[in-house]
Amino acid sequence: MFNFNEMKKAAQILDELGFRKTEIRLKVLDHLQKVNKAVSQPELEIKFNKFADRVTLYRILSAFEAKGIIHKIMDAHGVARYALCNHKHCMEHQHHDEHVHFNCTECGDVVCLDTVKIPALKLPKAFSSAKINLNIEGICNHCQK
Amino acid sequence: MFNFNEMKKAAQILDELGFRKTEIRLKVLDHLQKVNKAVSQPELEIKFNKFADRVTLYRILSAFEAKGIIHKIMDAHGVARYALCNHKHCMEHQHHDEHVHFNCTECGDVVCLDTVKIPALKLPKAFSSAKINLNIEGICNHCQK
DNA sequence: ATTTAATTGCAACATAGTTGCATTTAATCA
DNA sequence: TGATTAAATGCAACTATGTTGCAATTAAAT
Ligand SMILES: [Mn+2]
Ligand SMILES: [Mn+2]
Ligand SMILES: [Zn+2]
Ligand SMILES: [Zn+2]
Repeated sequence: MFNFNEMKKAAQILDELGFRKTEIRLKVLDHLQKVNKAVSQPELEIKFNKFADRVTLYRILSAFEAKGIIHKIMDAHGVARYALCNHKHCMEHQHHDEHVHFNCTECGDVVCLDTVKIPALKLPKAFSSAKINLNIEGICNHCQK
Repeated sequence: MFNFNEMKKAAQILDELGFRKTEIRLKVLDHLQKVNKAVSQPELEIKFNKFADRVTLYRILSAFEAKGIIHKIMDAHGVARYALCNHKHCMEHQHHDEHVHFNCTECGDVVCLDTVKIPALKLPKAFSSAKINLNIEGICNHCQK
């Protein structure tokens, strides 16, 4: 169901991308792989309570995004979240993230619904589309009934 | 093309909704009718330069939203924007806003593309959808070429 | 072991948004 | 018209997210 570069270990990925294998980076990447959700800096800050500075977390996420291993989305509350790219079309500075982002109003989780592609939309003449983000709010599978 | 309660005057609308006809509220509502775009508090603050306090603008927008004459959306940058509801299905605490929101990367404008309906999406079993927001970033009709 | 560029931590700042409370005022009424 | 009052506003203070500059630390190469 979930694969990311054949689920490589965090250390190997950092290596291949030319990142240093620092403890925080390893933890963040490992966490992203394990939870398989779109996580925010504030969430990471709580998760790794005071193990890393806020700014460091922001910079790690930006660095990962720039290398194309994660993608950034604005969630339904306007907070930036990052999730692993689990398809091979994501490359440095060139993401393909045209899937639905589901925001659970119960647990607060945000997940990429990679299987729910966004249908092509016919925009009015003279509008050109470059990027798209579809947030759905509702109850997720874990919180249902 | 654009109609809002048959394009009633701002004063009449405030009257009907039980709002006082204060100068700021008249200006904000009038502005929303004229520009027909999704506007943010920071934009209004600049537009009505120091004529109204920031907090007042936020409160006016919330009040209008609660009455169902405008709807709130988070734009592509995570900033709250409000636009007139131009269909009669919007009622107090019950909005129907299932259309595309277009964010122009040139001029920064955000507009409701009411004609571009969002197709029904088949979510995975056990996910239930309550609210949806689709932001498209690109070049708008005015900024094209 | 030394070197060095990458990474981190801290302080300071910016912007968006919220809350409490005292003051003002639009609308109602005497 | 003037008094009354609830609605609306303004101000201060606060929270949250996000950014930038710079000095200190450190992973990794030599
Ligand atoms: Mn995604
Ligand atoms: Mn809209
Ligand atoms: Zn949930
Ligand atoms: Zn434009």
